[in-house]
Amino acid sequence: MAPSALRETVLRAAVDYIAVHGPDGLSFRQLAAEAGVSHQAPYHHFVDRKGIFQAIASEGFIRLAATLRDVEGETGTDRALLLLERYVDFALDNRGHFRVMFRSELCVMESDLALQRVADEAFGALVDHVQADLGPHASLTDIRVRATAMWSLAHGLATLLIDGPLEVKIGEIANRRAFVRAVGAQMMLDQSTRPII
Amino acid sequence: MAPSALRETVLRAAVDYIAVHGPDGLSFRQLAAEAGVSHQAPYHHFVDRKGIFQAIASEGFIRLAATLRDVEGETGTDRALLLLERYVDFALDNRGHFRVMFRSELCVMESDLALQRVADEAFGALVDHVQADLGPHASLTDIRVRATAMWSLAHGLATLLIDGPLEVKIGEIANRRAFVRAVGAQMMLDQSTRPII
DNA sequence: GAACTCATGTTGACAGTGTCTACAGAAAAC
DNA sequence: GTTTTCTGTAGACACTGTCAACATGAGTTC
Repeated sequence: MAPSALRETVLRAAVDYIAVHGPDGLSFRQLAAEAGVSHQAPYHHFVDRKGIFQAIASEGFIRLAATLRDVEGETGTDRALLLLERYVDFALDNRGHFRVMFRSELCVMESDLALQRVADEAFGALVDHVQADLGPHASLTDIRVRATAMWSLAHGLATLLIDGPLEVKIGEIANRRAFVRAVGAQMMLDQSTRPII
Repeated sequence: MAPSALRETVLRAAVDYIAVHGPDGLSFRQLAAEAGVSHQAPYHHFVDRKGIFQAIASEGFIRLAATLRDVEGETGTDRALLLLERYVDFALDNRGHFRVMFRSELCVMESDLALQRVADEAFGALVDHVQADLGPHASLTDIRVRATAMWSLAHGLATLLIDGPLEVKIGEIANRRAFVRAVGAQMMLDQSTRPII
């Protein structure tokens, strides 16, 4: 067997499980049983229960950073809209990861420097875009505020879409991509240039 | 003992615990022990483990609805900013509730009509404000999009503040109220009229 | 007043969980 | 060739949610 094939098997199974059922009911023993090993085998690859969540979060932040860095070539509002779109896409395409990445009880960043670094990388990608957007004369406050605003909008929208309450309240969304763009445009365009959608 | 005093005791203890440690580690048996009753006593007040989360969520939505309905007297952007501020305040002042309200694995709305109703009431308060904002000629799509945008921004900001990653990334926030308002202004004002903060 | 219902509590048992410790063998390092 | 490290197994422990059976006391019904 390839080195740490069990680690990979368990990790994939965990991500799949979380994508459907959420992280709470995840059972190490059940994962072990599904992989056909003893209930203690996975613990040689993840220190404890939290370890697997940290591994999942780490993978998630690496993917998210790559996704956001990939947004290039456009400027200003277009880029902001694209970032929003990508963030939401990432969340929906990687539910298993997304549902873990921002749950501080599950994956404690403080104790894991590597995890901090990949999370910083993802956040750095956003800040770089904002900085490029606002130009070289932007104040630190401007950057902080705009980055927070964009992150909040994207994170809130992704969370509400994944956890379900949004569609329950506003009704089924026929074209998600278009809807996300409309929400972004609602917030990020000048009043005067806002399209009627 | 007053009727259902135990219910109230356990509920308060649970909310306090969740506000600090999150919902995952919450133990019914421990709550019972702290209240000085047998491990089965609380089950006469909450059908099962999920029952207490549904009770907490219900209380939370009632408070949130009241908070949002309370926003009156101002119009347009001012009102939108006030709604954002109140939403974030609510989340931070009611962490124990907020951390449960939007976790569909914890409190399943589908099976609980009463819970659906109070959640609808809270969402309805937001929609009413949006509708008043956009005027009588607004299309359904406009209302849906704007309500989603405002909810997403507020929900994302509140979530990122509560779960902690925001301050870790952008640094400590000296004046939270002012910062939240700045984030809202960043998104909700015309470019041309945006104050330099 | 007697009988009955029902809300609220108790105790005991069960399977499932994460984690600790001890141990076995294979691979790698020296 | 010996030792160490990695990766696995097995058993035990305390803890959990839940089920079932039972106690008790207050109200309700007859």
